[in-house]
Amino acid sequence: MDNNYDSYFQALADATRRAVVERLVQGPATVSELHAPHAMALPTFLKHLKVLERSGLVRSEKKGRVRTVHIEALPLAAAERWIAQQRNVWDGRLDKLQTLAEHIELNDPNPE
Amino acid sequence: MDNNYDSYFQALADATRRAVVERLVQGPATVSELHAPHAMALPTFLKHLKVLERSGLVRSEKKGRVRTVHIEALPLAAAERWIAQQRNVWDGRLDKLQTLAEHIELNDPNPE
DNA sequence: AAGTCACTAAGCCAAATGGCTAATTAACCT
DNA sequence: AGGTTAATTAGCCATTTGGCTTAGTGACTT
Repeated sequence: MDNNYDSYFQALADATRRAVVERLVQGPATVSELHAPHAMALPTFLKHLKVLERSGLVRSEKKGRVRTVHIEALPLAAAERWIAQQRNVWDGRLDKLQTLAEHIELNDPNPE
Repeated sequence: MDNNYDSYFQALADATRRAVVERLVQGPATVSELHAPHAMALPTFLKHLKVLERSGLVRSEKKGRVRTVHIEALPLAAAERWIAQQRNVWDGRLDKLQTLAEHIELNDPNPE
């Protein structure tokens, strides 16, 4: 199943890294471009990129002295699916409670 | 906007805590019940519960000596929506590329 | 060949995380 | 009242995290 949910959610648990993802879904960008909007030292920012890349949410290739980063869609989808799955179960449970409530109403419209 | 994405994703970035969420979407449970499947000391486990509760993904009330925990659906939905939003932008971008490619084909079916 | 540019490496630091044990509190049972 | 049960508090510890600076490395520009 290749489930590294730990690293996916870990990677998303930081505003800087989410901002990078938000930028990258619009298309690839270089390290400098990604760094520009963030008021932190480049090495610090690079650590964030490494976290993203180790998680698999992002990939990069270096050409000359420039490294270009792009998003990886599948892991993002996997993370989303995990949550969707939970909400699904939750909603299913609500439906059952609803059905149960209706049955009670039908069989005994005025309890006590 | 009350956006604590940091704490939502942070809370989900641990297998123990995700297991708790998976359990709780099926309905509320007590601390002991939640702890049972996990081979770790209770105080350690309680820390995980506190992380979940501080994040807002989970709530609990104590009655007598028993604390009952239940899931909170909205934060979970918010986290899901953030990811969905990113994938949405990403997909939109793919569509544009697709459209672009079709245009090129129409105007110049056989380049080179 | 020298200079600039885009990263990368190494190492320091404080705070947070995830584990433990031992001791306490508070409620319920007999 | 005494014992058991459910949870909590406090404190220790190793590792990870997220920030910094300083010092490279290697590629392009002039």
